[in-house]
Amino acid sequence: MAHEAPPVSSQRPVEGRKAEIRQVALDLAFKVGPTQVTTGMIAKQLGLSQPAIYKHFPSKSDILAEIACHLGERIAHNISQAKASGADPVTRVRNLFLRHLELINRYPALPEFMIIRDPKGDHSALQGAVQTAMMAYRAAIEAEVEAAIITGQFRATLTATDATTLIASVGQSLVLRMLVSGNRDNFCADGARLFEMQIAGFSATGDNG
Amino acid sequence: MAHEAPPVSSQRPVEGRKAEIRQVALDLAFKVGPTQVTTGMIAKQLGLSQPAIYKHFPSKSDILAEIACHLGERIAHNISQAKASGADPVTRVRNLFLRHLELINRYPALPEFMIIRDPKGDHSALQGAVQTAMMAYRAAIEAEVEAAIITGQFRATLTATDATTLIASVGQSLVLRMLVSGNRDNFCADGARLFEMQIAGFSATGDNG
Amino acid sequence: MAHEAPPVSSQRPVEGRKAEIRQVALDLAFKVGPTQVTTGMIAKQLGLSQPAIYKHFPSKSDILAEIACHLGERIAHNISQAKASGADPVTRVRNLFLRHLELINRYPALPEFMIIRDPKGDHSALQGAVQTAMMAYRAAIEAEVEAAIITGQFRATLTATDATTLIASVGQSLVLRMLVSGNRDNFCADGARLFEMQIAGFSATGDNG
Amino acid sequence: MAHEAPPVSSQRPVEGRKAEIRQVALDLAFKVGPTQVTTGMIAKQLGLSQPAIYKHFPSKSDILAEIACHLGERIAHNISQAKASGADPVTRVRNLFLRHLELINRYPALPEFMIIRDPKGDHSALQGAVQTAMMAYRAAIEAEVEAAIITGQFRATLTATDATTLIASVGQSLVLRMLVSGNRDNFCADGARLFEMQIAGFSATGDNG
DNA sequence: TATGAATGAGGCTTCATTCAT
DNA sequence: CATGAATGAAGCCTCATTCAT
Repeated sequence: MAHEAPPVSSQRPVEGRKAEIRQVALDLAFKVGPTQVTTGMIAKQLGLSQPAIYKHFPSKSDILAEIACHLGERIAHNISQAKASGADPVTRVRNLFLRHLELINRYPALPEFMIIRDPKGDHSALQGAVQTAMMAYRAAIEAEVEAAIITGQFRATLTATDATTLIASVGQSLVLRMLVSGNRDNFCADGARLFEMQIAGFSATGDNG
Repeated sequence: MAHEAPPVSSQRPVEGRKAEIRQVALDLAFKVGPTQVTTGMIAKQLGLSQPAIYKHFPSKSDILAEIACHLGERIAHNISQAKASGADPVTRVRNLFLRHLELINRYPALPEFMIIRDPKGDHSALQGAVQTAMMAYRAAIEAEVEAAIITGQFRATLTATDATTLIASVGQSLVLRMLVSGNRDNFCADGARLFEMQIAGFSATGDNG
Repeated sequence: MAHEAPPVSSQRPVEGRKAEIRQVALDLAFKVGPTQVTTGMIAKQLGLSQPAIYKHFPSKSDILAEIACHLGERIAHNISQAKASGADPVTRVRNLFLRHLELINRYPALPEFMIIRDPKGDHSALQGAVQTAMMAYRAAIEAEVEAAIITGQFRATLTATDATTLIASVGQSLVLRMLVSGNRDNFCADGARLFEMQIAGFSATGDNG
Repeated sequence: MAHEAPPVSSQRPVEGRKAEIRQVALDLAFKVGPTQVTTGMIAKQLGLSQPAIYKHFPSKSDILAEIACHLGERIAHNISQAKASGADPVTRVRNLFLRHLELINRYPALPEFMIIRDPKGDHSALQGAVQTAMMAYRAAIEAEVEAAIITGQFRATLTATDATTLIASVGQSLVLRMLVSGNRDNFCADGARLFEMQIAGFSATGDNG
């Protein structure tokens, strides 16, 4: 119909729409909950007809799956960045933590992608992508905690697993607050402060102040 | 089938069915998520036709609302019990924490009732009941933390609000793990251990070991 | 179970309930429309449980059928009363008309019973009772109109059928006003005035004032 | 299947379906009563699945509302046409009346739209559209009656309001007959005859024959 | 790439009706 | 005579998905 061939890019507008759909779906996932997102909501937000979504994704779960995959990649990327981001373990664990908070601040629907139940058993891979990345996140923290114990930054009596849980829990607490209130104010700042408070208890010095 | 004849009952079946429906709905809320529960699922689990539910509850949201109300009362009850449960603030905060874990262990759908989004603006009171109780829970912890600072059990430099957040976050971290894994093993035991670890960092002695 | 035998009357309380149900159903028929009446509405209005209705009527249509029958009898009774109520045809037609208005004023749901459509083909006899009576009402008017023409009270050029239609239409116009407004004020008074105005045009004198 | 290719159409099917739905709903409204019309009945009549209706109307009441609105506009249009349709008041009132009969003959469900009870308080605007138009119809008749009294076509002793009621009642009587019998034969013809008979009684001449 | 039309599955809710007590 | 429990049919509406254009 259109004999004006798009010159160089013909994949870009396509990928652009896909990205838009993912983005809108992600926003809605935070607003109404991931499972409550409908193709109709996405379409309306984009000014499209509802079936238009299916020109870009074969099914609704694929949208969620791609989002989950995308989020998983972001988390993984964060981890590898943080691993190379400092000389000492405590700096690296701090970076791990703070970057992760920033990620959640940017994609606040992320935490809920971890607890989606699988309606048909089909998208077991869906939340899997996020969960796997989150396990890697935890493992990365734990590795740094162990390293910090070895370097003597954290006291030797510390259980690495439990310390990791406590560090991660600081983030989760902020996430829950955000989910309940829908409010992201001070999310990262509070996280930074609480992180320092948390690891202060782990230091080898006994100097808690 | 049951050779134990129901002795005096004439009120039982009535409130009994309602309680059954609530119970089944609560179980399903954990299995598939509170918003995903359908009246059909409840009915099937009870071996009833779906409209039969409406002989006991005027609408689906009323089921969820009653559950939320019930959970809120349990939380509130826990708080008042814990407040009277020990001489010193640290014992009381420990009781607050542990009892709350037990509550979640018993009603694992509880946390998700806090993050239900309001589909129509109608059940604002729905999650409200739980959220209000949870705020009271937090406030109760904070009050004990402040008391512990005054009694000297916790160091004077502690920020009560932040310490409260960290204590509460221990529970949230366990909850998230449970939601992700669907597994409640060691839930309370791990909670107890992590709680001690967490407040160790708050003690006035500096003795973190 | 009850060894206290009800002494004389054991049909009366039964018939009393039946009458109550009919009455309430009739009231509701005016308020919400005959087809919109539900057994639940009737039961609630009477402070009964909904299945209790079925102790008195085998089915819902039977309630409506009895009401229709009852209304039909009232109409018929009115007709026979009016037929014997005066010496001259015009007086009798006036009585027919005014008594009928009073009947509608008392049972304002009556007109709508005439236009109920039969949902299943079963209660064809339902509206039939009222329609038959209404046809008799019309026939009675027409007979008096013919008599009045013969006696000379109405002019000889009058078509009895059409004059009857015009007389009946006065009532229908008031009924429609009442149905639209839900208001019965002045119903009978306006009817009386308009009736006189209507038949003034039929008189043999040509004296329209 | 159809070897008659639809030539230019791309707008037609859209508004076409909406119109079809309205039309079918209107027909059914006459057959079973406006409140008894279901979306399923409409769909079956059109050979569609029931949810298909919702691709064209957001809700069932919107179908009825659009119909009511449409009918209201037709009535209003009739009034303005009739107002300009003749030199003398009696001609104009005759046109008002006859056109209105034709309208009802074409849309026989119209009268029942006036007496729909409001199930939820929501479609108060529903019957309102028709009722408002009907009040305008009455007012238009009354204005012409007053004019006819002034011009001397109607006798000076006539009460305009009551005369209007009597004129309108002629139509209502025919409507009721049609609703009861479901038969539209002679509807307009009988109306014309009875109208003349009715206004004959209003003429200034006293010549009723 | 997008739309308009439509569908099947499924969810909530109402209602007449039955039955055991 | 009345109730509590339950059911089947039916109604409204939403949603993911398909298809022709």
